[in-house]
Amino acid sequence: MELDLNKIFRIGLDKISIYNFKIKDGSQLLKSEKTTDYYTEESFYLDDEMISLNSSTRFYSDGRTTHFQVLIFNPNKILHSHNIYNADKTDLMNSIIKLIEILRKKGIELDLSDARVRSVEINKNYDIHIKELIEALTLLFISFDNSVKISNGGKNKNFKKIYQDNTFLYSKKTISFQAYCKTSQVNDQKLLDKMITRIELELIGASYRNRMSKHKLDDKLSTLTENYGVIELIFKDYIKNIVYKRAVNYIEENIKPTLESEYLAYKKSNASAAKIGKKQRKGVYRHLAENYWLFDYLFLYEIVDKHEKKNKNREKKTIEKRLSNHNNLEKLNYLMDFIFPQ
DNA sequence: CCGCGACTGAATCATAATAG
DNA sequence: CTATTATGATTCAGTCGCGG
Repeated sequence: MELDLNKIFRIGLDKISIYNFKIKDGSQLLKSEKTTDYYTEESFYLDDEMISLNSSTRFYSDGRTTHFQVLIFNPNKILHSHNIYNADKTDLMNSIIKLIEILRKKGIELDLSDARVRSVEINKNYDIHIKELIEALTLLFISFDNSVKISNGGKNKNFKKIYQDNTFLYSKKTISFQAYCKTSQVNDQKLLDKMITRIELELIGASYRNRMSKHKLDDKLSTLTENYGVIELIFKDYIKNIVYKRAVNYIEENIKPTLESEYLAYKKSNASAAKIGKKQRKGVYRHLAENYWLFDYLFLYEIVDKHEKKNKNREKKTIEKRLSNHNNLEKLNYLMDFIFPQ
């Protein structure tokens, strides 16, 4: 089967979880009971590959009872049995219709008319190997304190496998932002023959409600289907005003000033060495590239423009020849292109 | 206009540093 | 070790502003 590229590369939904639904007939659900010192919990649930359904009630020893329910599904898995695609509005609505049918066939009647959304995963895929984006992605994640990690996704993998599993992750209770190699996550290697990188934003509970309320919308499932475009707006807004802003700030506050001051320090030490007849050290650009985060060779152009008097053009040529492979601004722009339309 | 100093940047030279 | 490259320093021609 050929994959539909449009469905892969558009912004859309992946996993969604829902609560506040009614189970009109749950007689076919599995049942489990758990007792602790404080409560007895009675759960009705469904064990299904594509749909996770759970409705639980806790009876506390002091007489209180609490209810918890969640329905988690992936529109794309329901429709296409894989989640390489990102769901648009039609996909979401069709998957809900199909989900209700699937449950009905299993003897479970679900009423979603008052359902509310607990969390959504919004994705954007890129037709590029994650290794090409390592520096640009590192920049996007670096200012989220302590939240950058490279996951090897389990033990005993060969190097190639670990490498493919490179994952950038920022995760808090109500929000998770990550980038990873989608291809290595897909089980059927024949299905997806490209190396796809995915950027994913998951909004959970309060974050979802807050983001929706900025657009004067509530968390009802029907609100989402009726205002589906908000998904893309929220995603773009988060990337632009939080992720990208932090990245630019890191460049301006950290990367550029470091390069400039180290450049000047190197030149200064050379000048004083010359005065007392000692050897001068050559290779500023090499020194900078080896000891500091260069990120992009264009930053060196700025320094040369500012500080080099005599040999500006020659120095730029040298930089271009030696270091223009450090072109991460280009890659950052490629990643951000969808929020800054031409 | 002319001539002078200040300034630029390209060409050239000299040497540190690296490649082979 | 030699050849090549990188880069500080010097030289030099062109340009600008300005007083005369």
